[in-house]
This record gives sequence, structure tokens and C-alpha cells, in this order.
Amino acid sequence: MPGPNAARRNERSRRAILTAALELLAETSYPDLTVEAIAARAGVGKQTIYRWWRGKGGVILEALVDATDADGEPRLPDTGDLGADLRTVLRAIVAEFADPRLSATTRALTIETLADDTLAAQVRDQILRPQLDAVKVRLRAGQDAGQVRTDVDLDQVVELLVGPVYHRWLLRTGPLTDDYADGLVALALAATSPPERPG
Amino acid sequence: MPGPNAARRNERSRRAILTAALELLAETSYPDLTVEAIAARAGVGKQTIYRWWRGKGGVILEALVDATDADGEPRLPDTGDLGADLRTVLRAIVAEFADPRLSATTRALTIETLADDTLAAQVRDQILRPQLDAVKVRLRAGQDAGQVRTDVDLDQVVELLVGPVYHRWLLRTGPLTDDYADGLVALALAATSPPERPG
Amino acid sequence: MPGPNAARRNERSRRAILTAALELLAETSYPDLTVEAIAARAGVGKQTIYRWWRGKGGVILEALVDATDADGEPRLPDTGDLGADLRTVLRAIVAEFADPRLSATTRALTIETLADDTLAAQVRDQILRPQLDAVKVRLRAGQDAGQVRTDVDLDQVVELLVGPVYHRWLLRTGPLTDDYADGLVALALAATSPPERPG
Amino acid sequence: MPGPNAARRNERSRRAILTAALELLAETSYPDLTVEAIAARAGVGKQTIYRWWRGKGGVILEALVDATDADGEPRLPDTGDLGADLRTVLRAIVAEFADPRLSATTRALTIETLADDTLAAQVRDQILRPQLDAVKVRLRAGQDAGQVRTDVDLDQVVELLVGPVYHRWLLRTGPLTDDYADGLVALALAATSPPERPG
DNA sequence: AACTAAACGAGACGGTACGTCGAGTCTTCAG
DNA sequence: CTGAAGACTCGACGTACCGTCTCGTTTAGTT
Repeated sequence: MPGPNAARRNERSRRAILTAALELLAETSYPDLTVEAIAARAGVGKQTIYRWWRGKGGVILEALVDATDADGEPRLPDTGDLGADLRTVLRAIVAEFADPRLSATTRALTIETLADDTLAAQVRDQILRPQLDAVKVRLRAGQDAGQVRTDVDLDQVVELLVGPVYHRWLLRTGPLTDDYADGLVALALAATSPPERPG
Repeated sequence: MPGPNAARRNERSRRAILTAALELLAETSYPDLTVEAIAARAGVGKQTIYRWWRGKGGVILEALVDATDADGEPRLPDTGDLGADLRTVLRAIVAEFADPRLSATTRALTIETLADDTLAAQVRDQILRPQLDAVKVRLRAGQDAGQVRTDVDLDQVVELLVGPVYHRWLLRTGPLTDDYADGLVALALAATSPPERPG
Repeated sequence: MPGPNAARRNERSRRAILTAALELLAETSYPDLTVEAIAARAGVGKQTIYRWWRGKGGVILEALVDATDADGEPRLPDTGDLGADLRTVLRAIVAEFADPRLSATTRALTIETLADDTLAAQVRDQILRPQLDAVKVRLRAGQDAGQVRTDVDLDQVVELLVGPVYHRWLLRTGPLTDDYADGLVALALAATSPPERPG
Repeated sequence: MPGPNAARRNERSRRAILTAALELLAETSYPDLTVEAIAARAGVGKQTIYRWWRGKGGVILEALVDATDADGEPRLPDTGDLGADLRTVLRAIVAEFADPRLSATTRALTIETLADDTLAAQVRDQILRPQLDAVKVRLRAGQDAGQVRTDVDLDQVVELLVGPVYHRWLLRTGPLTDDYADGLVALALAATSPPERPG
């Protein structure tokens, strides 16, 4: 995307920068994370960072995208039991937010996102959307199987599941546990289960 | 709370600082808001800010608390129609997040909150909790009136309403409209309405 | 000289301030000596210092004048042996400059003097002049006794004795010893002894 | 001497800083001279000053050394007439101290010198010593020519000439004129002329 | 295999803001 | 109604990073 000739890019430096950034993020808070420190830790000139990224936000984003891509396309299990499948994925999400190590990058990106619309769009499209869509796909399968009403907006249902977790994590209004995840799934299913068919 | 003798505090300076902070926040992004600028705008020495607050985060918090307190105890309407009442409040919340002016302070506090647990707790208890509790009170009234199942955790229901809005606002995954608010209320009601009583 | 009614002045505070100033001067370098510290040490409000003095320079001056006055009018010995008397006084001066404790105040006043003409005049007239004049008086007695030429400016001779000491002390160009003092006296006497009277 | 790589140093910035410092010193008193003002006047970041100097004292020192070096090795005239030569140089020294513009830097360095031993040593060795030595050289020539006694310490004689000037300048005890300079030379010569040779 | 141009490490640069310190002034309150 | 205590405005301090800008030095990809 940027001006310089990407073909000549030093992959070793790129990896060192991403690694250093994640390491430092695990050691300090995000506002205390500096481009200078990343460059020093990576054994790299500052210019090499600014040549390829717009700042620390971009570096963190790419680090996270890299990590996510390694997992391949996210795909939810489909055991036929919609509730069980949703519980599985929501428990995983809750666990990720509860883990201070894993949530450090999320926290970092959230901060940067609040002030930088460009970055926000990238985070949304490259990281968040695929994960939300995976849930949505599973819900659609539930619709097809008659377990979910057909007159609901599936995007909204996804947010009904994920939004409260995000809210609770950011604002620390309560514990992030498996029970909490299960409760959310129960509520979401209750909200979207089709009306009883009269005999 | 801090060291200096609060009795000798200059109320004029305090007000000038809070006002200046809110003004500047409306003019620039939060990361561009500096203590130096607040002091200059307020016609106050920087030391007077650092004497009473720990940084710009604390100032914004107090400014917002002040503004909130002025409104008095938040109290939801109770017209007897639970759905209508919830739509009213959720539309208000959505409108607030959609208004760039109003959401600037919220955005600012959210950023600071992500890196400062002390501040996070203050925001939660002094600003957020009262608002959430107001919704909760209305829901409990709904429970008493038999409009809401008695076996649900009302805190969780509140989050079911507010969490998705917060999620959508922060991550910009969709528009914040009245329709969206109404849809959330419909889902929440469907999730919590008591089972049909057989005739 | 100052505005406030001197009659109402609190002598206890005045003494406490002067004492605190001298104590602190012995503990830290002069630029590190602050009005704030003096006030704190003396158990006095800052205003009480600014009410009666123009700053730390004035305080130090008064402290030194006070100390000097206690010694009464300086008077050089007159044993009839001009050389011996001058050696006595010059050795004392050299010793005072060589003593780090005693020279701290002198150093402090000199600094302040360099930037404040008013203070410089006070130092000159209240502290320095009496000391120089005492030497001058002894030299005049020498003149009367025919030991000193009558065609020399005695002020200049005094400076001939004291100037080099001051120079050496300030610029640290050599040791300040009794031998050095004696050498200066010898040179000064040689410069001012009357011509041989032909038999 | 400092940490950073001197080879990469920007000579333009260095010159701008020294020039700005001298300009500002001519405009304000030394205590009112701030690093911030020097940086602003020089169009330079403050860090660039602190990177290469320890503070304003060091800057002034280097500015003065630079100016002095430009003059090359100081060398006193030797016309054969010792008295005339000494009068020439002492009149020059007196004139320099009497000139408010020229004495501003001297005054500044003296202040800093009083509180910083490291700087004092630099001033002594790099600025003062060469000037004093030049006088000493001329005196030694006088000794060789039989105009000065061989049993006097020439360093002491130099101080006999310069010390009183310094003293009078600092303490403002009298005017700094050519007559004063001539009088000092006369006294010094009288103090050091060899005894009459009996015919 | 030498040439050339870009990316690289290093780090100095002009800046901005930080959080602290002290100056000198102004206000409050106890004796 | 003085004077201690100390909060106030102001402005400089010295530091930390920002993002830009040279410097030589690798390191590719031509020629």
C-alpha cells in the first residue's frame, strides 16, 4: 500500500518489529508503548517502522492480523445442537477477554480505534467481521433448521451475543465466566426461537 | 481525596478547568487534548490541575460527573407499557452515541478507562451504574407486573439492551438509529417474556 | 526601608529566618537555596520573607551583617611592626576564604551581587568597606610612622593586598596559604616602602 | 566528551546556539537567560542543547572559548619598556571590564563558576590561564633583562596586577580607568624592581 | 562480477507536551 | 488585624517521544 518498493522489503525486520511490539505490549500498557521502544527492541531503525506503517496502531493491527490469519478462516462447529455450538463459541470469546495477556492487544486496538477512523475500518473488516460472520453463518444454519425465527436480523442477533460481553469487559461491570456466556446464549435463543407450532 | 487542603480550594478555578476541558474536547480529538491547553484556556497554572487531578482523564471524569449530577437521579418513565418505556430510553441512548458532540466525552473516558483501572472504577460507579440501575428498576417493575420472567438475571438483561449499542458504536459495525433501538427492545422482550399461560 | 510597620515586626520570626538561611546555606549550594526552603525551615510563611526582604539575597546579606556586627567595629592590631600586623590580618582573610564553611556565605553574596546592583552597594558599604577601611587605617598609621610612602593611594594599596586573594579564591588559580599571604604582604611593602634616605 | 556521536553533529545548529546565547546575554541579565530562549532564538530543539551541553553555563563557556580562540594565542607586546608594555595590557583589561557589553559574558561565567567546580576548572584552564600566562611571559623577559627581581614568584606578580582589577570590578569599589591601570603597574614595578646597584 | 539504487541500522534533528519546581502574589483562618 | 499556612498564576526546568532527516552500510536486482 505505501510508497516504497515492497519487493525489497526485509522480512526479517518486519517479523522482528511485530514480535517486539507484541512483547512490549505484554509488558507495559498501550499508552506506554512507544515506537522508539519497538524499534530498539527489534534492533531496527525507527524509519523502518515509519516507512511501512503509520504508527504503533498499524503495527499492532498487523501483528494481530498475522496471528489471526495463522488460524485460518474461522469456522464454527455445527453439531446440530445450536445452543451447544453457540455456548462453545461464546465461552471461547469470554475466555479470550478474560485472559489479560490475550486481551492486551484487543485493548490496544480499541484505544487506537477510538481516535483513528481508518484504523477502525481496518480492524472492523480484517479482524472483527470474519469472526462475527462465522457466528452469523451458524445462526443461518439454525434458521434453515427451523431453530431460529426467520424474521430477525441475524447481524443484530450476533451483536446480542457479543455486545454484552464487550460491554462487560470494557466497563468491568461483572465477571466474565462460562456461566455468563451460557446465560447470554440462553437469552439469545429465547429471543429468537420460533413461536410454538400449534399441534 | 488528594493531599492539599480541599477547604482552601478555589472553586472558580475548578469550574474554569472543567469548562475549558469540555470545550476543548468538543474542538479536538481526545489524544490531542493536552493538560497545557486546558490550563491555558482556563487561565490557570498547570500545577493547579496536577494539584487536584491525576491527569486529563480525571478532569474529564469530573466534568462529566458534574454534568450528570446536574440532571439529578436518572429515572425512567413508567407508563405501564414496558416496551414503550424501554424504546424511549434506548432511543435516547442511541441518540446520545450517535451525536458526535455528546459522544466525544464518552469516547475520551473510554480511552482513559482502558489504561487506568482506578478511573475505570470511578466511571463505572459514578456514571454508568446509576444509568444502568435506572433501566433495571423499570425492568423489575415489569417483573412485578408479570411482563418479565422472574428467572432471569436483570443485570444481564440490561446488558442485553445496552451492550449491543456500545459494541456497534465503538466498532462502527452499523448505523445507530431508532429502528435499531426498537429492534433491540423487541429482541430483549422476546427473550424475557413469560411463557404463555395455558387458558 | 520596607513598607510594613516595622514596629509590629515579629523578632522571633526574623531570627528564625536568618538562622534557617545560614543553616541551609551550609548544607546546599547557593543556587539550590530556595526561599521556600528557608520559610519551611523557619516555620514561617513565604510572605513573611517577601514582606521584609526582596529575596534570598537580602536575607543572606542581613544574616551576614548581623553576624559581622556582633564582632563590633573591626580594628586592626597596631604593634608598631607594620609587616607583622598586615601578615596577621591577611592570614586571617586567607583563612576565611580557605574555609569552605565560612566562604559559603561570601560566595552566595558574590553571586547575588553580580546581578543586583542595589544589593551590591549594600554589601560593599555594610560589609566590605569597614573591613577594607580597617586595613587602610593601619596603613595610614604606617605612613605617619614613615614606613609607607606618602605619595601612594592607600585605597589602591588595600586592593593590592586583598584583590589577589579574592582573585585566587574565585578563580581557584592556586592555594590559599599563610605563605601566600606573607608573600603578598612582602610585595605590598616593597611597593610602598619609602625610598632609601641617603646618609 | 559527551555520549552522543560527535561526528554526526550539526555544526550549523552549534553555531546558531552559541550566537543566540551571546545575543541574549547582551540583552538580558544572566539569571534571566534561559535555555528555552536560547533554543527558540537559535531555531533549535531544547534537546539539542542538552545533548551537547550540561546547561547554559556550558554554552556560554564554549561561546567565549570560541571567541577567544579566534583571536589566536594571546601575546603581549615587548617593546623593551616593561612599564609601557604592562600599562598597555592592563589598560586593555580594565577597558574590557569597564565595557558592559564585554563584561556580560565574564559576569555570566563568574556566576556559574561559583557554583560548578567542573566549569570553574574549564574556565580557568581554557580562558584565564592563557591570558595570565601571556603576562607572565612578558614579566619573565623583564627578569631576563634585569628589570624584575629574580626572587619573586611571577604568578604572584601577575595576580598583583590583575587581582585588584577583578576585585574592583566585582565589588564596584571604585572606577575602572586608565589611571587606575597605570597606578597598579607603578605599584607592581615598585614592588619588583631590583635593588639599586651601588655605583 | 561489478554496478546501482533502495532499504536498512543508527541516531541527530526541530518540536510538543510532559510533570515538577520555585518564584512571587493573593486568600483564608487562627490567635 | 497580624501573620502562618498554603493555594494561586506563571514560566522554566530537564525528559521523553514524536515523526523527519541525514548518514554510511548492507543487500538485492540489473547489466
